Amino acid sequence: MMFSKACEYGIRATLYIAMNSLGDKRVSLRNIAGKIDSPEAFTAKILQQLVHHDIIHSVKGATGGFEIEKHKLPDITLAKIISAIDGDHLFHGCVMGLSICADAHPCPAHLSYEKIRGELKTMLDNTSIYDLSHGLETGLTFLKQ
Amino acid sequence: MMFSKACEYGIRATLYIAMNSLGDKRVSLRNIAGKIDSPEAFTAKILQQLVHHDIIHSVKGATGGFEIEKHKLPDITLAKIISAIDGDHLFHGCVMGLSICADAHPCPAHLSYEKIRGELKTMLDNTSIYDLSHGLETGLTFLKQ
DNA sequence: TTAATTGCGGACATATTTGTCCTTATTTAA
DNA sequence: TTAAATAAGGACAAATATGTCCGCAATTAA
Repeated sequence: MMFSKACEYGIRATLYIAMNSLGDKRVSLRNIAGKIDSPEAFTAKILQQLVHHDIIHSVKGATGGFEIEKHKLPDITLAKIISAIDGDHLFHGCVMGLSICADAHPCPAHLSYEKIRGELKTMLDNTSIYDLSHGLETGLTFLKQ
Repeated sequence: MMFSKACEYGIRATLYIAMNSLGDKRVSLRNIAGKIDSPEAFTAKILQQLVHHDIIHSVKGATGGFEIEKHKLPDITLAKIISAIDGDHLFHGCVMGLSICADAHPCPAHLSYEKIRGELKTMLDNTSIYDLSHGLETGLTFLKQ
């Protein structure tokens, strides 16, 4: 896959939390892992990363859980989630792994690869959790099988 | 990075072998690893995969080494090298890791992701080792720093 | 035939990713 | 105050990717 497992779980989890935050509901780790079909303890680690990156918010104690402030939703893009979890090496570095590869000293595939990567980055920058939750609400798309 | 280390080495190695085959020179593992700056023993494993996939050809014994039949060069695409080494899961599967995700039952990011992936696939399908070696020969691009 | 050179392939070693377990701190409700 | 529910986080475990080592087989040249 293009992204790590951690990233896939992170995107699904953020989206599930977002859906619930739109309805002013806070959700627990157990609830999230159950609904997005991910390993619970591993998902906990990923949620912690997202909390540290200030993408989601957590509340401890009974009735605690995870939530996202509604006004943040349009600002949380796929690119931000991916950078928080996988780092931004997907958006940098040579296709062939050369340490020196730039417009002025390109590897053989540099030009065509940069074009695609730019388009990928644009797409991930322009796709927000708010956008994605819209399709889910209207039943056009799905989070589970 | 988008591809595995093995894949990066595989692309660099294939390209280096291609350059030499154009000059009717066979190259040894040691030579290849030295020139593309990759770990020798690990590169050996990758070259074996490429041999098994009939992408490169090997000759045992003294004066042996690796080569590519010239007429094959235009047919060896980046996509084929990547599939041989990493498999084709880059070109399949859901961005979010859902097992059921298709046009008829799409995950929230399905549509925009499929578009990018299609463009990536097209680029990798249309970029041959022959094309890439051209830039190297003319000094427009580089294989090493 | 012998020695040198090379690819092949199995076994092993290390690093990273993925995943689990358990204790602690925090909060709520009884 | 006590018990239950929750997130936080450290330590560990398993799986996968990356990398190394060594002996074997094939080929060539002396």
